[in-house]
Order: sequence, then structure tokens, then C-alpha cells
Amino acid sequence: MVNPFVTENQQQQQSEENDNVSSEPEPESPLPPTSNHKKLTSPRESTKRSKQKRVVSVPIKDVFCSRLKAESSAPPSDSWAWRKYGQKAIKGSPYPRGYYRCSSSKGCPARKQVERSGVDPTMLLITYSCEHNHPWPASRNKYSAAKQVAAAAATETSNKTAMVVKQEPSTSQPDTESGMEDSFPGLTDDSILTTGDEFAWFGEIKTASSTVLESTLFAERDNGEADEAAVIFPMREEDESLFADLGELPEGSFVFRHQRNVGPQVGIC
DNA sequence: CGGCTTTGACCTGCGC
DNA sequence: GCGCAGGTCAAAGCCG
Repeated sequence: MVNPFVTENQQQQQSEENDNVSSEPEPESPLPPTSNHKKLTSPRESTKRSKQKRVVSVPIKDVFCSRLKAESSAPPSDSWAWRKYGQKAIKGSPYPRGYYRCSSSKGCPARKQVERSGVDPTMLLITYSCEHNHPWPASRNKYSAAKQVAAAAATETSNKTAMVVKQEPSTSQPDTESGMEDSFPGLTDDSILTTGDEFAWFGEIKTASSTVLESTLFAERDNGEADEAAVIFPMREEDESLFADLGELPEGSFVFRHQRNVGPQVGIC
């Protein structure tokens, strides 16, 4: 089982154990702003560079449960629109990692990765990443994280049951009307779950399943270092069985059960 | 029709 | 210097 209170270090450690979770220790990579890349304009730079990450682990169960609900009516709870721009199989991990980019607004540097925990297949890891002071756009609620999570889950389905969420806010986002703190008003300690819509559902899950555990998720601050944290949501056996069936769900299926009103659009980074 | 997903290819970083 | 792995791009197809 995974420790519900995974701290940054723990998360990292866990990640390593999972060997599928990239606990990229690339806080302050002095990489030059150069990019010989002909196609890549800047993505990689921000990706493997100075950026912080926010890793959140969620039991697939919750994800799927939510999905059922969301499926029936409201759109996913995510406040931001994410577009999947790639998927890659991670060595050592039986589950592929999905790459999503914020599509809520043009030029939004935010990204997120969704993958399953290799250690605890009942957990999903979602990594969020974005510019340090990048103010998140207003909510869009189109393709929510839920969807992606679900998609990712469904994609790799079979026996997995968890996803990993990471967040790695990078540094250097120009138009910032709000600093990291503003963007992450609740990114400290246990308040993370109630931050923006993006994480609002975590709160929901918490309430709904009682299995959600808060941790120092997002406890780290933006020191220009990759701060990671994670929250592990245990999964029950019954739930697992439930997902066994859901395992064949086509990607794109909504998995979040919580469908809260579009809450405040709070930046997550 | 617009936006998203999927998938193969390309590029960069890192370890050996 | 080479190879591997990770991350991103872009074209094609699908869906609402």
C-alpha cells in the first residue's frame, strides 16, 4: 500500500520505487535558453529545466467512481482544459505516461503527466507542471483532468488502478498577475485539496470516498526548485473489482464522480 | 467546423 | 562518443 501522506521526499522516493514516476530532480537546471531544436520551440526547455512539480497520487477507484457520475451529467471537474499531446511508454513501467498541455488559453505553459504507479497499481499519479508565476486561465471545464486521468487509466487499463499526478511549475512565466502563492493559494500543506477546481475534486473524493488523505501535497514552495509532493489515496478491494470492469473503458471516459460547480478558477501554479 | 486524441517520428539530456 | 529513455511535435482521424 502506499503511504497516504507522501511528502515530497517520500514521493520522490516512491517515484523511484515505482520507477515509472519521474521524480525529476531538475530544479535548477542552468540550461541555456538555446534550442537547436527545429520543431520544439520551448517546451523541452521548460520541461526539463527549472520547474517545479506537483505530484498527486489518486486511487483509480476514485477516479472511476467520479467518472460514473460525471458521465451521467456534468462535465469533468477540472477547471482547465487539457489537451493530450503525447503518450509514451516508460521504461520499467508497464503503464504508459500521458502528456497533457493546458489548452485553456493560448500560450499556457502548464502541462501535466498522467501515469500509473508502478508500485501501487491502484494509484494514479498526475504531475502538474507550469511556469512559476503563470496565472492559470479561467476554467474551461471541457476536457478535465478527470477525463485525462480516466483516459490514461483506461488506456493502460487492465490491472492498474491508480494514477499519478505530478505538477511541476517551472520558473519564469511572464504575465503573472499573481505569484506562485497567489496561483497556489492553497498549495500549502493540507489545503491543497481545496485549491482550484483542478484539485477541487480531490476534496470531493475525500468526502465521497473517505479514502482520501491529505498530505503535504504541494507543501513545497516555489524556490525555483522542483518541489514535489504527493497524496496517496488508498483503494479498497471492492473498488478494485469495480475497476476491473472499468478497465476496458475506452479512453476519454470520464472517471470523476464528483461534479462540483465550477468553482473559483485558481491557478495551480 | 473546431477541438481533442492517437501515434509515429524527432530531438535533447543523461549515463555509460 | 554512443545509446537509451524521456518529452514534444505534427499529421491524421474522431467526436461533439
